[in-house]
Amino acid sequence: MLDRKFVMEELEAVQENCRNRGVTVDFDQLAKLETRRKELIPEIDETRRKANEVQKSIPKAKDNDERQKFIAEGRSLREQVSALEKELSEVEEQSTSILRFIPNMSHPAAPIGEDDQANKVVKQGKTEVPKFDFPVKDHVELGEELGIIDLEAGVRVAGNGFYFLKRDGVLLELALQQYAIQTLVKEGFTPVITPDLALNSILDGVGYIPRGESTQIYSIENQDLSLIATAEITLGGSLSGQILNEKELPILLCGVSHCFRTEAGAHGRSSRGLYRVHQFTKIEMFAFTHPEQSSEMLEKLLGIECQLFDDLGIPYHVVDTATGDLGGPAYRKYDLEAWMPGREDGGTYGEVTSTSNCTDYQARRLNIRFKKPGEKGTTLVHTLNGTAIAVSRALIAILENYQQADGSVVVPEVLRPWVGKEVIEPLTKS
RNA sequence: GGAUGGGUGGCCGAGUGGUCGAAGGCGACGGUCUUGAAAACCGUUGACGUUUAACAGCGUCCGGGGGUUCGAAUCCCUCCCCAUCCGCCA
Repeated sequence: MLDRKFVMEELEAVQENCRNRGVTVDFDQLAKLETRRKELIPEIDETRRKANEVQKSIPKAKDNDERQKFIAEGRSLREQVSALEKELSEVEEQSTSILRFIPNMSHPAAPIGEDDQANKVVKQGKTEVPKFDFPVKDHVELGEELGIIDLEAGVRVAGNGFYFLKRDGVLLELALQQYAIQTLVKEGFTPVITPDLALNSILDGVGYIPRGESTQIYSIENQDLSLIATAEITLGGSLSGQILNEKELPILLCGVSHCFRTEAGAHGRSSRGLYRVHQFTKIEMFAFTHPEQSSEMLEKLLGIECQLFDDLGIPYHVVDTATGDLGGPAYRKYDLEAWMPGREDGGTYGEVTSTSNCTDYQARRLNIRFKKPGEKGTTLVHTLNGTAIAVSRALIAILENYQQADGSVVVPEVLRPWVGKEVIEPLTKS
């Protein structure tokens, strides 16, 4: 959420930003509500002040008559206060519900455009796109032949969009987790295993909408909880309501969690196999920073993502995400798109990671601030998040890029310590 | 899930329904003293909103929400959380 005051003061810039982001907001209504809100607050304060004054005079009343008079006056003032407060809370609720739809402002350099078509490629990874002199298989075929991905069992047990990993698939997943965490710990991140569920108020603060028509979120019946779609939710929420010391910043966390997504309305679109699944494991980076550090931190997070995929030997490019594709909280976002040779016809780039600077947009709703020692007041922190490894998609990229003519798949060198072999061979039917 | 006891400022800890934003202590910060430090002494020490050019006011906040009352940290209801014991369980 943006700051109320900021929205009213910079109305034009906010409106333009909404246009760029493809979001329609009823600014007239918002302005009306905010005006009324600004009238009500001093009115309530003043009425309450009078009531307090009258109250204080009651014990000092000269006689019972005067006392009764004061009591009546006090009662009437309190009634006025509660009526005004009721109006204020209604006005505030309406105003907030509009405000919540206003997306974050956008970085001046972010490409302006409606959707991902406008995303700008800004960088290539170190690894070349592989040339195959044999018919390329996609990860679904490879995973089946290697006996490491069982989509059919997933369907039997939990329906479409679920899967089993088996044998070296399990080792690969664990290796990817180890690889990511080991790397991040060296970069100064504190590793964290978070809950896979979170309170709806936390989802809300981070910018996810827990319930409703087209929600991405699975919610738990009769409980105020949802399955998380990313550890961004739990990591961001972990410091909600806290006032940090400036000296503690930046705080770097890397979370391991499962991610659950309904993927409502996303069927059919390049979603074969593991690409769009309801559950996967993800290692997520999260940073709480000083406002002055956040731009630099975004580059750092991007740098780590690049290093992870360079060292995995996976070809990718980086895109600077266009305004219309930024979502609500992001001020700027970079996606890494890995080359997936088996995807669509002849291969295509598919998103494997994403890193965003959310500036103070999440911090405002989560109420995460910091304080400079010796100075009055508090300032909202900036929050950033970035995928280190989303296991399911990384798996696609590895299987498809590292496949060989005989149907085997070479294990990326950096993962070998945990997988324990150099090549994963197809199951031999005996 | 059952029983009991609790939730007060950065921490510990008082608090009779009315001048309590809240005693006292600790910590932190500033000062006096000292060559320097410690000790001692003095002072300052929450957040948010709002008014003001500023000084300074005003309002709200004692786990959350609701109620009683002219007035609630204090009484009532409810929810949450924590501790201990019991039950259950990986």
